Amino acid sequence: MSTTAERRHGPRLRADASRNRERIVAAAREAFVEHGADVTLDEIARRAGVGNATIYRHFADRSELIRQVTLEVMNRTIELAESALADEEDAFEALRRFAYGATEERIGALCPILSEDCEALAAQLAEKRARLERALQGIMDRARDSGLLRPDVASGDVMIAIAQLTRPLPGTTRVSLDRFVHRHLQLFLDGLRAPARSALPGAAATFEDLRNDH
Amino acid sequence: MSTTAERRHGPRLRADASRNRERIVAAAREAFVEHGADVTLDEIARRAGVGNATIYRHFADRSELIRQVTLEVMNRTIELAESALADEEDAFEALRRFAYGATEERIGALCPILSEDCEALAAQLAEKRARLERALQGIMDRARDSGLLRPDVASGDVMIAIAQLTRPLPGTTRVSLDRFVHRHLQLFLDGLRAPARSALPGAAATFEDLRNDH
Amino acid sequence: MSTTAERRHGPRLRADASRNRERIVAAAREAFVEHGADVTLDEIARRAGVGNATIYRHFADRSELIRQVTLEVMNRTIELAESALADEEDAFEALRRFAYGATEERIGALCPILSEDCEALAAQLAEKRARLERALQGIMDRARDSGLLRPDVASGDVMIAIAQLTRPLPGTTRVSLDRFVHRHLQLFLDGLRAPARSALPGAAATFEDLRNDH
Amino acid sequence: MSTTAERRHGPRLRADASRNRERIVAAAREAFVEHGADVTLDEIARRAGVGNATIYRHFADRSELIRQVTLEVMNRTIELAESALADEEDAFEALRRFAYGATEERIGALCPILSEDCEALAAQLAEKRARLERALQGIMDRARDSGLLRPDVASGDVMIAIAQLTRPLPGTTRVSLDRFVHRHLQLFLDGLRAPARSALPGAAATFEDLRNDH
DNA sequence: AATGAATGAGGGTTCATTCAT
DNA sequence: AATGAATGAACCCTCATTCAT
Repeated sequence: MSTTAERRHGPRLRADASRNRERIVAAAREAFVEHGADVTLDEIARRAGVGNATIYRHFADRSELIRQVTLEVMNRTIELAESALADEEDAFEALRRFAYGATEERIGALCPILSEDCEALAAQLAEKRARLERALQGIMDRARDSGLLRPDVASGDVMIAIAQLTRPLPGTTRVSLDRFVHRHLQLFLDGLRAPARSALPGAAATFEDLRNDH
Repeated sequence: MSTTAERRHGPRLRADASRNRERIVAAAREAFVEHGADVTLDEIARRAGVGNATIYRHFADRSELIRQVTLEVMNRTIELAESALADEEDAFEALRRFAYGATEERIGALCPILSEDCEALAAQLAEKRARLERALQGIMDRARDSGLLRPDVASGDVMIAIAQLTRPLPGTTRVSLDRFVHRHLQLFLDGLRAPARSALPGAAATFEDLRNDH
Repeated sequence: MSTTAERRHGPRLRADASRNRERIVAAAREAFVEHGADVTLDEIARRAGVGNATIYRHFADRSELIRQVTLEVMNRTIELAESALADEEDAFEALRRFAYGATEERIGALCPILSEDCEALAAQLAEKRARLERALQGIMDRARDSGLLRPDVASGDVMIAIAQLTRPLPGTTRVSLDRFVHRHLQLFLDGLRAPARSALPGAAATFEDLRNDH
Repeated sequence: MSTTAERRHGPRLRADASRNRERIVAAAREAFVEHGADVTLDEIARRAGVGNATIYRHFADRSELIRQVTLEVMNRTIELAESALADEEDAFEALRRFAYGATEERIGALCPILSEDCEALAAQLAEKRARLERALQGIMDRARDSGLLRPDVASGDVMIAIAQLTRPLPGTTRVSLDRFVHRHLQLFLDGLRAPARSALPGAAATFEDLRNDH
């Protein structure tokens, strides 16, 4: 019967709803990047071309939306890492491609979101995080094995530095660092090259250190 | 004698306004570091142990408070740069000392504040900014002249990277990057060393690029 | 049918926004009259039976609400003047009818609002003001031509005096002048009659003199 | 002994205090006229050249200060009425002089204060009110007896109208009616002349009607 | 399912009043 | 006695969230 009903009215509503959800997530991602982490839901709804209440049909509350945006970015970043690993001959070039690509993904704008203290997020992210870590470690392992990467750095170090160096300035500022981000990533990458030019203080960071429930 | 009494009993009931002002600025600085740039004035007042309206006796409004905190941090950072330049034999070591010291100053938490769109702030900060730039350039010039620093980086590049790499994660997160900041600064510093290991994309950043009125 | 049902049960749960808007304007008008121009929005919201934030859905801010209330009263006053001019045989009687009617419109309570320093208000009011002036001048011209009105007074004189004489006392006072307003208007009207019983000092007031942007 | 003490330190403090009180009242009167009924106590204190807390040494609270300002204005207005009655030959001219003088006293700005719902005020004002009424009635009686004043008006009518016609517009407006006040008072006075040109509606107003405790 | 409208809770700010010197 | 400083209560306004259509 439900099938009949669907046939009568077409599966349009379902498709529309699913499409709405995607549009909201995409709009939220863009809004976070452009307006900072404090964008209002009304602004996100406006960008998505839906009513504000529609957001609540798809997401329980604001942090749930943020969570989903984070997952979305994680997925894209995973794909980025995996394709960099698969495509590039030069392992260090794969690392550079990953870092530069992360800039385009605005991972710096959305990494903050990682820190939302939300246990459910940690749970959902666990798998994504692990997969991303595996991909990035793959890149780094290969580079290290090729003698291109200094051996005293771990995937967490790189992930954190990339995220921080690509973060936009807070507020609705007219100052943008966009022009310089690649420079600073490149300088950091140069510091990662073997042979190491100094002894690093502290212990290498792993993705585990980014979990907020310990 | 009163000093002795004060030492024994503590500064009794002095309730002087100038002390309150200092306490407010200090509380604001800490609050910005811990809770981000959006802390409420109530939270700041609570930390300072004063009523919220007391803040308005000392500062015209929220942005005026932010301005003063920024100036305070600028002053401390200037002193940091100047003493590093004066004290250290090795010019690159001076740079490292400056970078590490900036971590302690929480410059990453307060640099974001630079972006507050406030013309008066820019005006007041102009002199401080120039002085800080001079000091940092002094360090870098010496290091470059000693053949320790790659020649294709400018003071703005270093300032931005230090600020970004030392920023705390947003939100009231339980994740802190404190343990790793020195590592990542060190990696960046290694990337700064001569000889350059790559050609940098884009143009070198100057302090001028950090002004928000253009 | 629905109309019948509505008549029987009253407008059930219509909760339409346009009705809310009207209720807010009406509540604001009454509140201004009773409590003066400084009533809080909370009081207005309470009278309108809505939450305070609802006011902001309909009006950008406080002055926008004031603007709309003023326009509303202007419209009613224009209609008052035009119908007085059209209906009354005796031109001086038309003037009296206008003055007395203005009392009912509480124009004295709301004219003060005219002084809100708001450029947008002046702009929007310009047309209304001109139209009201035309109507009142029409009344006065006819009365003057009939030899009933002294020739040395202008429309601004009459408008100001009516507004002032019908103003309620400020504060939440228990003293009301309502009982006396018509008396004082009548005395003023008697002073307006031809022949003039004295030479008036100063220059005649026009509506132009009531604009706040010069 | 207290006399001795006073002699030792001089009666200066007493004189200063009394002088301060007068300065505060005068400053408050001016501030009310210039800035409206909502002037802050800080502004009044600034004008008086004293600290804000000093106001509280002389007046229990804001309404107590307002009360005293009202009494001050009442006193000046009484003197105005009594001297007009004593000096002028023509009884109607005395009325005109009183009305115009009231403009200079800014009675319109301070009459509002009459309406402060404060029982203590009514008590203190009772005598002043009575005395002012006697003086104004004296003027009006003489004018009526001379056949110059229409017989159907009472002192309250005149008092109210003068107060209303001389009130400044509220808010920090750039529109001032100062230029026109005398005109409108004159028109009202012309309406007061005998013979009456119309029958007045309602009952004549007495000062009793201005009391707020009934 | 989707949405425009409504709202309570909370933030920045002001000011009459009180406190401490 | 006089005052600079401190403050709670209240105002305007915003926004995440809920309601009614």
